[in-house]
Amino acid sequence: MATIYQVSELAGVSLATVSRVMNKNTRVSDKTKQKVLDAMEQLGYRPNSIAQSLASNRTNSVGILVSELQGPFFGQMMASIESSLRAAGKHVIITAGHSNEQKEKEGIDFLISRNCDAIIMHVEALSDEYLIELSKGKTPLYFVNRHIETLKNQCISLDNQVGGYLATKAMIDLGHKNIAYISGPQFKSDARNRYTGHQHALAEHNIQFNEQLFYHGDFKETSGSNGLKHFIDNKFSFSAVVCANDEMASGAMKYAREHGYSLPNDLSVIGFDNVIFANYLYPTLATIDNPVSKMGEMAAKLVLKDVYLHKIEQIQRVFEPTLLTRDSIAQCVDNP
Amino acid sequence: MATIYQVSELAGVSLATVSRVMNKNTRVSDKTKQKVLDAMEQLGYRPNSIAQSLASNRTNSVGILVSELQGPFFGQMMASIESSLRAAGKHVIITAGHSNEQKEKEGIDFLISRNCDAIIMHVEALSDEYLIELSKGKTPLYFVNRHIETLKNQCISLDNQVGGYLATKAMIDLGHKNIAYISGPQFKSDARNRYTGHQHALAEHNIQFNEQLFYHGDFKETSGSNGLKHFIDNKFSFSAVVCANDEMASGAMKYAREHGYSLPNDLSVIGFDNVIFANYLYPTLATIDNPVSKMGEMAAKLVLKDVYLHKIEQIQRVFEPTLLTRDSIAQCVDNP
DNA sequence: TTGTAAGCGTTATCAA
DNA sequence: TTGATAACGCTTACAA
Repeated sequence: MATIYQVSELAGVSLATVSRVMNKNTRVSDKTKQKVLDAMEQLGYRPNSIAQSLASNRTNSVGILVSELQGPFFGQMMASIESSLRAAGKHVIITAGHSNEQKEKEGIDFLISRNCDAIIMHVEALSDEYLIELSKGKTPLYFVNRHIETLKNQCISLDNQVGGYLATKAMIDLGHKNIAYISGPQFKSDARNRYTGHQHALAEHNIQFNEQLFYHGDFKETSGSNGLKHFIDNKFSFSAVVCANDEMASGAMKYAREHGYSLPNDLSVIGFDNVIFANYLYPTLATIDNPVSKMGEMAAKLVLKDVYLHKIEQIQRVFEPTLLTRDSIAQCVDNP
Repeated sequence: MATIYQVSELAGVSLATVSRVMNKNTRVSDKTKQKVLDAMEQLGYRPNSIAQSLASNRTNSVGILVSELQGPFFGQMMASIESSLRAAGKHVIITAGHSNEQKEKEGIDFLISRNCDAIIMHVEALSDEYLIELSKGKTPLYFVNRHIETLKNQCISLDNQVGGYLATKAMIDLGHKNIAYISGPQFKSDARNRYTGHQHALAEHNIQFNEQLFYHGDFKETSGSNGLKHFIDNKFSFSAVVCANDEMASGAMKYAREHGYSLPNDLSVIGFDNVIFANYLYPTLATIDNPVSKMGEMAAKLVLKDVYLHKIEQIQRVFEPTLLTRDSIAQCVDNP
């Protein structure tokens, strides 16, 4: 592998000049520049990024911490972040936190130890306090799907409460009054906010919240089935079920169908997130669109702007979810 | 940030000794070792991985090139590779090739320019020749889901032909004789091999291959629907359809149902890969299990063994798919 | 505009 | 078992 030294020799200039040609920031005469470029070409020179990093104290790498490397939600997030960053010549180092405090800490430590220029994270188990403390360190931290008031300039978040509201409102608009709710784990702020939105929608339409129709799920398919089983076994009366994410909605639909419900006539179901397979289900699942890709892209832009000083305007920090009406919801027939 | 120099000063030893303590490979007296460890502790010393890389010519990073960062298939692959590698203190740099020749080349170049110690790739558009040439370079290359005879020691592959065979055989065993096939894009070797397996199963059971019942799909949901539409519109007679992956099977099922077929009684459908949502569909999709996670893990182990000289036995390079019987297939009723 | 030379924080070679 | 000291390949004052 050719080094900058060999290039400088062949071109008949100094190391520094070669470096200048590469970094385009200081002026070099066109003639010398061309000599250097030719020499590089001839030697097939490729700068050693490690040496560049050591000397410049920049690694051009951005750490990404997601809860899981699999699943449609994180897939979209990683894909959008990676492609935006890669287009700018930066690369991503990805690791998983598994929604677990210890592992999230370790993941962040790991990324910091790799000298990432910034870290974009989707953390669920770490407290605001911990993150505020951590962000006093050298590595700039950015948060997706989280709002921390003190660090609001580094946060990209979704208005989950509005999303929860929209889902329940859609059911109400279809005439449903007995609306069951299967929530996500309440230690996750998005799960809490979606639930709050649900309650607001009920309150706004003068529907008394019925504790019987609440089931505490865990965002996984099985808790969707279990939730529905719980409502049915207890003979609670309901014509619609709002699920805090699509996986649970899919579990609920599956259970309902296996127990003789015709969907959506006997039961309306709505999910949240709009993951890819929501549209593969039968009936296709109505849901709340979660603009993850856009949020990921925006996180990348934010890093490009703050850390790499790119000129980027129009940073949007809070995103709004929208309702997607599909075949799994229908007019309520029970109530007059 | 403390440097190795400050540690050496505080401990009253030379730089070299501190380095030796860190790298555990040469003997250091217990007494000096303890002094060094104490000094590190006291200063909160963290080695600078960039400097280590420059000096040692090892980055402890492994490049991963997948077709897409999203989707259940690649999600599982990345997750298994990352966790195995991370457990060994290595990190992954992930990028996407989008099944496109140019982009795959660029992706590899990019990873090489980042000085990855090895690259694990899932490439579809690059030729064997190109890869053979490329692997003469400095960076060791490993291939998942691909078999290149010349580089067989760096390949982890699935016996797709057996998989294709098993899928069709399952239909035959249920009494089906008119079996339609929706293939993947034939430039992809896995798609070709699955198709070959299909043909072998037919031949083995003396069923004449009927060209009418072949549809050339592209592994996407829509081509599953389109394929089924094609068969139906042309009034070809068939009681089963074998799809070269689960996405297409899901599209086929959707189309069938929307056109009045009762599944699986009117039509048996089988997929391939066993992606997560196959089990969410209704009816649950019979499929061929593709052990991606195990393959990813094995790729990581192979790198650990070859590149980082870990003692690892039992490297398995070829994996066998298995049949997963679920509700989307049933006994054929048309044929006596 | 160009060159000189001092880092950047390690590892690794060679003596002691 | 330890210590000097030269790499590793680049960036960046500072001088010219």
